[in-house]
Amino acid sequence: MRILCIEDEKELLDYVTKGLAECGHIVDTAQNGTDGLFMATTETYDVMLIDRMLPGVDGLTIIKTLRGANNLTPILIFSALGEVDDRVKGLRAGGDDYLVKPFAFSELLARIDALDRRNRKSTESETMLHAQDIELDLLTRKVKRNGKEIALQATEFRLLEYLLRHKGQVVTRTMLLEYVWDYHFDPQTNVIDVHISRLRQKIDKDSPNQLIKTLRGTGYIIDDA
Amino acid sequence: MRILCIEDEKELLDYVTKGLAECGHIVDTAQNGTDGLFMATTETYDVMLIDRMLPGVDGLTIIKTLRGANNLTPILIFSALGEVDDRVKGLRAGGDDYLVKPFAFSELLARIDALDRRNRKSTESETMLHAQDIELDLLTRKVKRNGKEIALQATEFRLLEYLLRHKGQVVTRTMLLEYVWDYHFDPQTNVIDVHISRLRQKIDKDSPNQLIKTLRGTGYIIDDA
DNA sequence: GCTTGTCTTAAATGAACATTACATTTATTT
DNA sequence: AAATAAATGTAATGTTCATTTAAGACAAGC
Repeated sequence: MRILCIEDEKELLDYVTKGLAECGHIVDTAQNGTDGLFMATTETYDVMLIDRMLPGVDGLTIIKTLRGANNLTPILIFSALGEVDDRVKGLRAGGDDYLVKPFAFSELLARIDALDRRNRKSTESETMLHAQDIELDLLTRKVKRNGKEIALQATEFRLLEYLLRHKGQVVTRTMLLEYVWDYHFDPQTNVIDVHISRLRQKIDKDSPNQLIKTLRGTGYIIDDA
Repeated sequence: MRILCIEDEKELLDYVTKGLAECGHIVDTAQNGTDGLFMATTETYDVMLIDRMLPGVDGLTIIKTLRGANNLTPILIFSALGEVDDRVKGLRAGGDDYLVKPFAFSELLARIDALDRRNRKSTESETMLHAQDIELDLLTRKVKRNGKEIALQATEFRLLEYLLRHKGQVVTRTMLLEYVWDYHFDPQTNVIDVHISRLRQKIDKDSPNQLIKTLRGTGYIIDDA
């Protein structure tokens, strides 16, 4: 996860940076509001940690500026003041959460994770489908397995989309005919088999575990993960 | 069961938390609306207990926000005001039940159980069949005994499904031929026996009590539980 | 102990699925 | 508008594996 931390107290900044780095995150830092705002606008981060009181540009101003520029990166505010009024101001300005100094590192970590989780949910919501190591983007209509992009035909895409939307559930041949082909009768051909085969060749070819499983006599399934 | 309790009166909060924990539930707590809402949106719970009046964000606002975000976790509202009008407001906002303070702990427990039961039913509705320690999911077509998954063939699955749908009743050979095989005559073979045998081997093998009982000369039965 | 009904095992059958090549439809280019 | 290319559907062929059959072992009831 890419994290930006804007904090003027050198000691606290080092403590947080070191801890987050140990957890495998990439941390950029700034010790004043001016530098911080510059970095926040020029780079992209998964989460930003911003102190309320800062030399140069104030924390709240940074947040307002970013939100004004339509930057929706989750922001966690560090606040020395535990007063309710102050928290509210921070949240009003566009912060997503606050943490009162001093705080336990474990709590910081938990809140960062929570923010990121919430963010992923809301930004990816409905546009991304995934299972195991495959992901399908409904907006760009791109499919990736293990980070590697795979080109699919329209029908193959619809087929995979339907299977992913029902991951963990058995998808019968009738369901596929109804929703992928819009056939409301049995075409008496092997359309499904052919397209499943083609999809598999593109998707499962160079992969150790096969994604689409056959349940003989029942249908197909993509196991949830 | 995972429960979130949002209540500002420390004494009451501790009382409830302790009691629920003793009943084996995992309880998260928040003493103000802001923290509560944050926890409610970032974590998943089986039931939430929310006070009507709260510092920070009001109880009703929390409920409306959650429902607006399509969070359907059952919510029980604590209300200091016993007036009908107030109860109605709470339920209108999306609460599932209310409890007037002060209340007996046993009543709280009963209502929590009821909410959870109602919720499970509506989410699991009609897709699950069970008897004793076995469960069969019609959607995922997965069968578990004692929590352990068992892979079944299509016919075995249909056979078990039919037996479960008629648990506590005797299922005759003719019934099985009609509804599992769609044979409307006697095939003069031992198809049923073979499949019952195979099903038993998969299901009853490593289990102390056998699920499918033979009623000699009559048929089979799965005892209700 | 014999009869009858049920259980188990193994081999044969056949339906369901996979794959490839080919035909038809649809879209794109000149 | 014709020619070409691409995508989808159809058909033929090959393969796999679940279901069935059948035969022998077993157990229950008379």
